[in-house]
Amino acid sequence: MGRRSGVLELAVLGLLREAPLHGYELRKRLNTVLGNFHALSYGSLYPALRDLQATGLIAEDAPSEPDQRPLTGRRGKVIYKLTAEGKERLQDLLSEAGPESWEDETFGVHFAFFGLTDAQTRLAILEGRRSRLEERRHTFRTALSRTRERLDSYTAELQRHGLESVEREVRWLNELIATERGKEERPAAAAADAPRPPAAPTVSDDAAPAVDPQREN
Amino acid sequence: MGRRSGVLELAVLGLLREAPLHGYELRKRLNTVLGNFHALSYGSLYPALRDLQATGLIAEDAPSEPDQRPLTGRRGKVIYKLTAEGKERLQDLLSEAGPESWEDETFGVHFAFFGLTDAQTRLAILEGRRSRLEERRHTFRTALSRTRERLDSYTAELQRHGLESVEREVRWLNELIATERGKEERPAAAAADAPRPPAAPTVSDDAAPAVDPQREN
DNA sequence: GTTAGCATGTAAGGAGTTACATGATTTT
DNA sequence: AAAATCATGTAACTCCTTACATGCTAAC
Repeated sequence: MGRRSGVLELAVLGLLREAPLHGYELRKRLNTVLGNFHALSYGSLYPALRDLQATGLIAEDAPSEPDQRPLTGRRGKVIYKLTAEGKERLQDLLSEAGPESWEDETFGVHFAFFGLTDAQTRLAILEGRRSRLEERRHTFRTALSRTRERLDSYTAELQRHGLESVEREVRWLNELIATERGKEERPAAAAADAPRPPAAPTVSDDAAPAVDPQREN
Repeated sequence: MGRRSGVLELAVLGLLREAPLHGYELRKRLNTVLGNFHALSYGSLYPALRDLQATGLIAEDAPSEPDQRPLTGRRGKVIYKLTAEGKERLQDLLSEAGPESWEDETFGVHFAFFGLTDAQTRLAILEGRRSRLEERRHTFRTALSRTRERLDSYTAELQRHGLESVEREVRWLNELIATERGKEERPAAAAADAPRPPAAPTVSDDAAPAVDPQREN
């Protein structure tokens, strides 16, 4: 008990939604398909799977080829599938729109499953992410405006590059948000609609957020 | 003992090199000046400082205003400075050019202290970072080339954006490396030379790296 | 028949966070 | 004199990694 962390749970449930999988394959997808680098290790994944099974959210799938699991000693593939409870839990996780869905470590996973997420939640997460990045942009700008002070040239260059990265990601989010709003207006169209916008208005940008720029203890 | 982690040690020693500081101020600089978001908490910093002091790498600085530290109960600012051993240790850390200096969590800190780092080490770190990113770019490209297969449009968009981010950072590193090489050729010039290049050749790019694309257990 | 890659797992521990607890100083 | 912010510290806990240990299966 207690080995189940937020984002890993969502990622596993989400991937198993598409198809039953065993741990080894699951890990590979976790490290590529999801915006999740940091290469999750087996030492994290397997205990998490055991825990999800213990809670009844996933279960062992009957292997299609019969003799896949030799009776000797319990070795061989263990293929997991979602249970009904697991599907419910997944829906709950997918409709959460809060800091736990738009911070660095989690945003990518939530985004990757937007295909299973309702339009309202998608928008809320994108906007939450954007305002998080706007905070960060503000921190960078503040730091850079003091450049003539204590910053040596390498530190300044690092800040400059960081600021540009954040600005780029904000523009990306602006485009995505515009596309999502577009979908809302004419909700017809096919189910799987490409999120790439034709030409984004590049919203006015700027204005400092009124948030803690130092992320308190 | 054992509360001292790699990158935090470097960051603290590096900042104290510039000027003696107390923990609270140290933390603020850690979260802005360094490319280090993730907002380090006091719960990490203070034990680390205690540990660094126990090892003799930092020491309490005599406060310039005498009565800063009231005798009652040991409260008030504790200003730390580098010891001679701390300076030595810092030099050792700064001349390390290995994975521990170019991974995501550490590269920013090493880069921020390039002003204290010798030219050879700077180049080695920049090149190490670049080849790390080239691996990642390869992973992204591989994942994207299978787009027509299992990737839904949101997952594909996430990969596309991730790939662009990596490509952008590789270009940045190419420019920096070119600048550093330029400095090597004519090693005259002022001590603090701005790292921004005039116009980078944008090296030919591409070619898949021969490295583990899955970062093994 | 042996190497390489697939596959599952456990134990120990590292690196950090949150929540708590306290007190000093500055501002309103 | 209350509130905000500066400042230091501890205990419990979380999440994850490393290193280890085992065995199966395909390819050479």
